[in-house]
Amino acid sequence: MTTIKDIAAKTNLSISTVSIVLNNRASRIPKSTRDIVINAAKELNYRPNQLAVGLVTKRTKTLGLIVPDIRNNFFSSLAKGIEDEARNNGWTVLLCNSNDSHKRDLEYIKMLEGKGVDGILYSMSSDSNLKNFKEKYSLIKNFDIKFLMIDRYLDFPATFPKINVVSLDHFKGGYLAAKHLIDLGHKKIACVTGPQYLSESNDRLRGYKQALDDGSIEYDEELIVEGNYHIESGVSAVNKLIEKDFTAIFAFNDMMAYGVLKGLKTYNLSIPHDISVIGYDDIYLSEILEVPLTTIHQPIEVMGRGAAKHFINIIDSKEEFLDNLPLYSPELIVRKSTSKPNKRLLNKRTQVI
Amino acid sequence: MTTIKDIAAKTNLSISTVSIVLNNRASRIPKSTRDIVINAAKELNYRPNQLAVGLVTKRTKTLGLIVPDIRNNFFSSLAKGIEDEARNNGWTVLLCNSNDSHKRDLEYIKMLEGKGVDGILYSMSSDSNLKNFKEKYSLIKNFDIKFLMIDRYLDFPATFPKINVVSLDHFKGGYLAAKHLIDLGHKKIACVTGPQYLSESNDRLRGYKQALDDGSIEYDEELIVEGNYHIESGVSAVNKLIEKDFTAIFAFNDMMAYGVLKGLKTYNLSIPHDISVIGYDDIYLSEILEVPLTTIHQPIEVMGRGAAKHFINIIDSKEEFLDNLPLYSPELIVRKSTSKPNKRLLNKRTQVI
DNA sequence: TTGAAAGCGATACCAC
DNA sequence: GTGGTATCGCTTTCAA
Repeated sequence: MTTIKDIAAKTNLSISTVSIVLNNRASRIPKSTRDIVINAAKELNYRPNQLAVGLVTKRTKTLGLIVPDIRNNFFSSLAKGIEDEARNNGWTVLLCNSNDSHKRDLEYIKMLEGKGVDGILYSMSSDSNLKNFKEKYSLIKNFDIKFLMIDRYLDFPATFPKINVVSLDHFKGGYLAAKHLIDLGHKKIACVTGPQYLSESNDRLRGYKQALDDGSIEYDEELIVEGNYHIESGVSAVNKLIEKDFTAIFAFNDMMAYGVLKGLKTYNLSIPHDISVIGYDDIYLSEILEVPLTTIHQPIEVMGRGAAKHFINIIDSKEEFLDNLPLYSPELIVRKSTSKPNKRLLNKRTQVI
Repeated sequence: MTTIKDIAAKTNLSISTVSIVLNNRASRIPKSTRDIVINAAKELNYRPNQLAVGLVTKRTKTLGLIVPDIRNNFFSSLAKGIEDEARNNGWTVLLCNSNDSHKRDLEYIKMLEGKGVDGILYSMSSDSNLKNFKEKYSLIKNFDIKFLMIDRYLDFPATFPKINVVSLDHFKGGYLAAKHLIDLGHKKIACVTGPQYLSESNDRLRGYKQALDDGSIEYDEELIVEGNYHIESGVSAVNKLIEKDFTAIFAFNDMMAYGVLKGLKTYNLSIPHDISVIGYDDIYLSEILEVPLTTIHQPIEVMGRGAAKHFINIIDSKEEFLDNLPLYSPELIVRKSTSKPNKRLLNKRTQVI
């Protein structure tokens, strides 16, 4: 490995001069010596040792990314966007899978601090609540590491310190989904929500309620089932709902919608003829399902890019917060899993079961 | 941030002593002082600065992971396994997406070297060939970074230096898939392969040929179409094959199998009645498709774990190679997309089109 | 059993 | 304009 020292030796200049040139603080250095240094660096194939740089500058151009599970397409798309943008700016990303565990979040935060990351991008583990979130938060503040939450966060009380959050407009997403079903004529719309303390889930639910309200439909708590964003909870939601009176299901993510599809199948219900199903996320697989899933598309990768960009700006600016925090808009994608309600069949079903 | 110096100050011991204790080279240090140090460390919430450690030890306990695209479920499962195992051993993973570009592979390798990673886990970008692979390889060797390839690699000529490769037994996978179809009675089995220079694809093809051979079926090159592992190439493969005489299609990954399904649909062919389809990968979605896909399951995450484990062992041992290089066995998962061939319909189809 | 000092590879301040 | 030197936080001889 060639070091700055080697260049100094080769060029008969001091390491200070070499360092200055290589970092472009070379205003006062004449072009002639500059060229000498640069050529020598090129010739010796010099690449700075980032450990050494980080040690003295306290900056590593490294981001820690904590997501619940990278196998989830949502997070892998997010990670892709983040990593792409980071790389374009010469930054690097450490991948962490929390497995939705608060305890592991904590471990990762400590580990990332040890590695000297400049910032942590955090997507909340689903067993987070306000209490244990405070624990993480104070740890991070303690470390003086910049912090940005992506999409999954809590409904923070008004007293809570300001936090950087880059997110999708889930209220709008929830509204769009419910509105679509209502426009088709549905009045009994079941929901499979996310974990109740996640703000995104609550936002979607608020959007759903707003749409009901706008359509003069009464909100029926009986039709709301809490899920956990995994496919199985879509299946079990169907089992819980099956005896209730409904013509459509709004699953708060596509994975659960797949589960709903699967569950409905076990009752010999066909989609959308018997039941309309709408998802949320627009995972790329949703398009190629048997019944292509109507869903809410989210510009996940774009958001990842935007979040990384914004975060890097924050870190570079040394501010705690920057204006223009991006908020990304979801979009309704109508495919084949939703249609007008079928009243007759609904009655038949409720009688039969 | 508390440093080793703070501990030294607090305990009235020297930095050296503190360092020795904290690194468990403490044989000669009496338990009494040891406890003092350890308690002080705990009290001050000490965590070593890994940049400093790395700078002197030349070891960072950091792995670089280069995959084509983390959004691909195969790679996200792989990454999950690797990261899990790494973390369990106190290691950390830098995520890199090559976008299947050799040029980016090169950039990443340089960047990772700068970051001081101890090893690079590499899954080949699909525009790799022997020539440009050599370029990467010599770069890495130059850097004296340990190197392990996962699953995607080339058919190296015998003269090529030995390389660490952790992989699935794709020959077996190809064999299992073809054998299954042959056992059902198929004799005209089309293939949609992966890129031809990837050894995994060739291995599957060899397995397929072996199965044909064992079943005394002649190999027909006309039935082999090269794909690129993306869904669209499954669709276009169908278009290329449609006038040929075949009763089954073996797609070399599930994504292409989805494409095949989609393509077959456009010809009004039903699965498995008209054509049997078998995939490869067993993506979680394959189970919940309209026609659940018969496929070859691969223990991807397990392989990721095993690869990380093996690699860490190599790095720790300071050997170039270790025995017991793992080879993981794929497994046939029979679902609904394969059945006995339907001769009559086949004839009808070839006449009609 | 403990401590002093050198050194890892870079930056940055302050002289010259 | 250029160079000397302290420093970042830690490990590692080598003395004491």
